[in-house]
Amino acid sequence: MPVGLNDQEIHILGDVVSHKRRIPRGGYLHRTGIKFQSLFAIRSGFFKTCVLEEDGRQQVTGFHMTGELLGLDAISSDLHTCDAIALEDSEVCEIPFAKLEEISLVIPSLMRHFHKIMSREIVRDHGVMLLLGSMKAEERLATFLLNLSRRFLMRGYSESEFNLRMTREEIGSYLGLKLETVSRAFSKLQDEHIITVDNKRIQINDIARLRLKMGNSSCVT
Amino acid sequence: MPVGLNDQEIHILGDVVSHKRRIPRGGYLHRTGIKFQSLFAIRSGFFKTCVLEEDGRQQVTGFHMTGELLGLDAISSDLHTCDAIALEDSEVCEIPFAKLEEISLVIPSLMRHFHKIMSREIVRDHGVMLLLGSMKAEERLATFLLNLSRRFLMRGYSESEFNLRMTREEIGSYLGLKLETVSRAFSKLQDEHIITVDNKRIQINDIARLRLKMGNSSCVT
DNA sequence: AAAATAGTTTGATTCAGATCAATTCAAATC
DNA sequence: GATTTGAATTGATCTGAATCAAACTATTTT
Repeated sequence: MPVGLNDQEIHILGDVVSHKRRIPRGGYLHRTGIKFQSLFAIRSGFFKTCVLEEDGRQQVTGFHMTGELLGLDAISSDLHTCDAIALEDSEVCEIPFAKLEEISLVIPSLMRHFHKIMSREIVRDHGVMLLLGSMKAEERLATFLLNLSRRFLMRGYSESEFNLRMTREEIGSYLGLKLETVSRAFSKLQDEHIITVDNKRIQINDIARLRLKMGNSSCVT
Repeated sequence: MPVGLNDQEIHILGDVVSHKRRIPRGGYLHRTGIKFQSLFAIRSGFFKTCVLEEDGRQQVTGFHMTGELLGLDAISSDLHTCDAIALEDSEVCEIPFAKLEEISLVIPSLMRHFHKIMSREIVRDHGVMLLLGSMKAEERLATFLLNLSRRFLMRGYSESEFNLRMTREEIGSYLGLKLETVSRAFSKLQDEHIITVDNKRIQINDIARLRLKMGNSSCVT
């Protein structure tokens, strides 16, 4: 699910076209409507991306961590179509897109890799569509936690204990739920001893049962 | 919103790498899990793409018409991650992906165009996420109809009168609603004289008011 | 340390959409 | 033309999540 570059690949890119940039917690990496110049590879930190309608409706479209690539949506129109906001102090590596395309022509494997990354983003979005379109609140939260868990694991962190960088409201926006519903779903999972919640700190006690939660809407507990 | 190639571009591709294929109504263009070889440009007809979970849950991830490109999701893993099913007799042009990547290296503008198409797909998906995450039934249907309308218009058909190729259930799956809810939303829009519904035949009588429906959840009719 | 602010939890109530059920309608098939 | 089958509409009821509201906790700011 996550759109990732491995360390080595970040370096390959980094050697050729790099420009480090620090974004403090709460800062914007890019805003909707500004001109697109570069993709951004996250070197450290945590971001959310969100789109907002004219009428003020907001939707978090993703949470992004180390190794992931931001800005893919902006290629189509040369304008950023969403905001990217740091949820903790972060560092990104700027990749001028025109240069990336140039280099792709001489390093076909880079091009191929880039295509895979874009495609993976599409697959990820389809997964979110499935979640938003057909899952219940508790299933959504379980899916969300397991996804985070896996991504932390892949980065060498604990898969069973981590702390959330985002608020209940942001989780709710991403999952198509209100913050109260998110909070209740957390409490319910805790009551069933599947997870332990201490504010932002999450401990997964029974990952197998959490997985069951994800899959079976018909499973009456 | 639609991921499109213009006629000329289809021809450029068609001249170099083409293989026409006919898919009858109800036929599969590709299935989840089969090996990815080619992208498919729709020359005529109408498709739906859908993902399904192990537990049988299904979600329509898109409806696709002439000029659009199918198979982008499969690049990431070399396997198709969704089914593509023809909703009417259709014709596609097969584009072996390996060849497309090769050619991209010598026609940079083709590569650039391809990147824009992939990016547009991501933007489209974000739009659907916004819809699924924050809109009410009626708003979803209005958004859906306006999107279809625009795409028909772009292809030289009437923007105000067209017939749906998909069932209420398929619309519902795409919009995250049950078929009964879709039907009721149609009826409501008809009662308000915004559209006229005769089974699959849709006539938009007041496109401006339909647009209003899309935007304002707070608008009390 | 106190005050202010932002975020979280929990309860009570409401409501949009799901579910269940019964017709109606349309299109294949015989 | 009659029959079967799949799709659509409409009504009645139920329910999961939204909304409203209050209390509580953590984090900044002063």
